Amino acid sequence: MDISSTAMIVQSLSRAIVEHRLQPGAKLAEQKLADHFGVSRTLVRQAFFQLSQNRLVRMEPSRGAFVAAPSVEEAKQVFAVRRMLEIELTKQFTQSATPAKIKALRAHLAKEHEALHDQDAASRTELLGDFHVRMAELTGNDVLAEILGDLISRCSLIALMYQTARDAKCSSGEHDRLVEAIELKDEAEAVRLMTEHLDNVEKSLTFNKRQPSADISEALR
Amino acid sequence: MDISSTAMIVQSLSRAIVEHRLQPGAKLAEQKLADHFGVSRTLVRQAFFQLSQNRLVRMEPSRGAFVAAPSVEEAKQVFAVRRMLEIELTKQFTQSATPAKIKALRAHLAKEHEALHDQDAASRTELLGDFHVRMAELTGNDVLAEILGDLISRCSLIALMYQTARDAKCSSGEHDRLVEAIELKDEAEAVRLMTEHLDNVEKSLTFNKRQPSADISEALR
DNA sequence: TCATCATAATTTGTATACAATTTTTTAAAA
DNA sequence: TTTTAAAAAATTGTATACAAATTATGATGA
Repeated sequence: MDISSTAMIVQSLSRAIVEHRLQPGAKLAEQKLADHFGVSRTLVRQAFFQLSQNRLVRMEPSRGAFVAAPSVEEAKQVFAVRRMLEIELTKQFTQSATPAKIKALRAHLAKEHEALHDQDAASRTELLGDFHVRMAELTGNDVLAEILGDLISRCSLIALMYQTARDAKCSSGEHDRLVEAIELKDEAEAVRLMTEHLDNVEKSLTFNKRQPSADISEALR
Repeated sequence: MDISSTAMIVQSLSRAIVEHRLQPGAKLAEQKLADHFGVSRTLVRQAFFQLSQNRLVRMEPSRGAFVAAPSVEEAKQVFAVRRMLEIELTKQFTQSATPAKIKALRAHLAKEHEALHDQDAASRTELLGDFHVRMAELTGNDVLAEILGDLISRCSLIALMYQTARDAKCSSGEHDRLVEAIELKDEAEAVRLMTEHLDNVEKSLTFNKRQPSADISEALR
């Protein structure tokens, strides 16, 4: 039940990276982080090794760990894989959609709508990503959900800014329409909407605005 | 250029797990492995954290690390994701196939054929998996190639035995026919062959024969 | 001022030490 | 003989120590 120290550090760093409180390319000094978490470097190091595996952190020999800074090329590849998975996911979900599953999805949409009024960009972005993971979970494929979750984290890292409130509203509206098409069992339309949605998300990530904090302690609060 | 100690341990354990020299569920004692590799437990531990991320190793709090033992359900999900990715990959590869790419794929097939005569089941299995990764690399999507590589490792782990020489021959023949369809730009046929191939691979993994070694030192040679 | 190099300070990589937990062993009781 | 309990041994989780590498500092000369 209680989460291990290393897992806690992984989670904390993950969120900070995905939510852009830590800038892509930022140095992750071991001692500084160890002090912040009140543990020894050992645990921070273990977290780095885990995070380097899902590409949120890059480790350079003898030089330490850095927040990953994916190239535009890598970003495009991540989105290409998302398309492969999510178009098929949309088909399968539409085909196997039950009232209960659609209800679960609508419950998530309700949370999204609520978050739109908040000013907390981080939780907005998180919920928008979770919609896709939730779809995968509802089809019963946890492996898919997990892989999709990783890819979506990478997408967020790729974005050099928080989504604006307007983008988020847009995205959420697209989720709404997608669920409607699914409910009508209109597979072709559902696929079309998902494809369009992913295109829009990819586009919205190409320009950047907000400047992340340079100070690690502040970033991790 | 020189691979770090931890990375070396990760690679060595990975191969031992994927090639079934270490049994699914086997205990991975830190000190024993540290002695084997001639390093301290610190490095072995770091390797565990990395390997737990791509699901080749499972860590239980206070009880240590074990070779993962995926359930049948998980196995099915892994294969479902492979299908999503590889059917689309087959389409894209067929559409964008150039003589150079086909030549590269054929070069790989030649290696497969050669390996069929060897008695080394491990390198046979590895080459058969690499064919799929190679296809992804040749489309230029390294992210896809990497994810596919992980999934294929998990598939190998799922298999409770080495593929028999006969299975391998079968699989390699299916690769041959797939490349022929690609060369003819027959997308529908290529997709059909890939789907069938993945079905066969999944089926071939359901029954088990060989008994892995119980001794870690021996397994790692 | 700028570049270069030697030296000092920091930081990383690895091993070791030690407390906490789990597993094994041993012995007693049913 | 089987079960249970206590003690011993082994193993994990974390911190610390120390060598090796990198980065920062500062002096020297152009």
